[in-house]
Amino acid sequence: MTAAQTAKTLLARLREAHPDARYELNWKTPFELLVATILAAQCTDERVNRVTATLFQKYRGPQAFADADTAGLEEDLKPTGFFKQKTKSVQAMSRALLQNFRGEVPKTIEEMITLPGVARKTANVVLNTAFNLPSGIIVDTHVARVSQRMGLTKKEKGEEIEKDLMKLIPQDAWTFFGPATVLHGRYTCTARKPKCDACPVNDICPKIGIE
DNA sequence: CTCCCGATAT
DNA sequence: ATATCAGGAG
Repeated sequence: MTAAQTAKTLLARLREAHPDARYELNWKTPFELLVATILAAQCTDERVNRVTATLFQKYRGPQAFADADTAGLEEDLKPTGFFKQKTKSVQAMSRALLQNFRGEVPKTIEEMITLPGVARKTANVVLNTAFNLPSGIIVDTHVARVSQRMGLTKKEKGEEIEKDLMKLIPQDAWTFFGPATVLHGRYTCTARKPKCDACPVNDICPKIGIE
């Protein structure tokens, strides 16, 4: 079975298993999603949602984050881990947004990745989810792992994996494929002890790297 | 390549 | 005890 065939079948099975896959981060505006996605690095959505529930009451919009007391914001972000780094990213991103984009989240990936703390993964989450734009394919740790195990890529770097996936998945499916594959990786094709018995693509998976 | 950070699963 | 978790910067 070729990688193209595997990808096509994976996409079809994901549509059955996760028909309305979407990100589990809570947000009301594209800016809120951008902040939440920065906070989601190495942290579960559940914990991010717990923090943002009060965070977005306290700081409304990029100006509030730009003006925020740094030590106070660090305290607010502490439960998400990497809190000093994330505080720096969120404040620098907010200031860049105000200076270069009139405080509005830009709608192209080229503009998005000029923002501090924002690389392709974060940019694709916001563009795919908030604006429904197929700017690329979200490649996080889950998408990377699933793609490697299924033989869709031999690459290690997220950007390289994304290139391979963009050739294998039709563009009109990009915004679905990312979130659906994240769910598949999170709950079925887990990093440790993958649940192959309960996997919807068990029959076509080459299981690369799984003992 | 290392560093940033803490909670949870194994 | 340690690998891993909705990563990105220096």
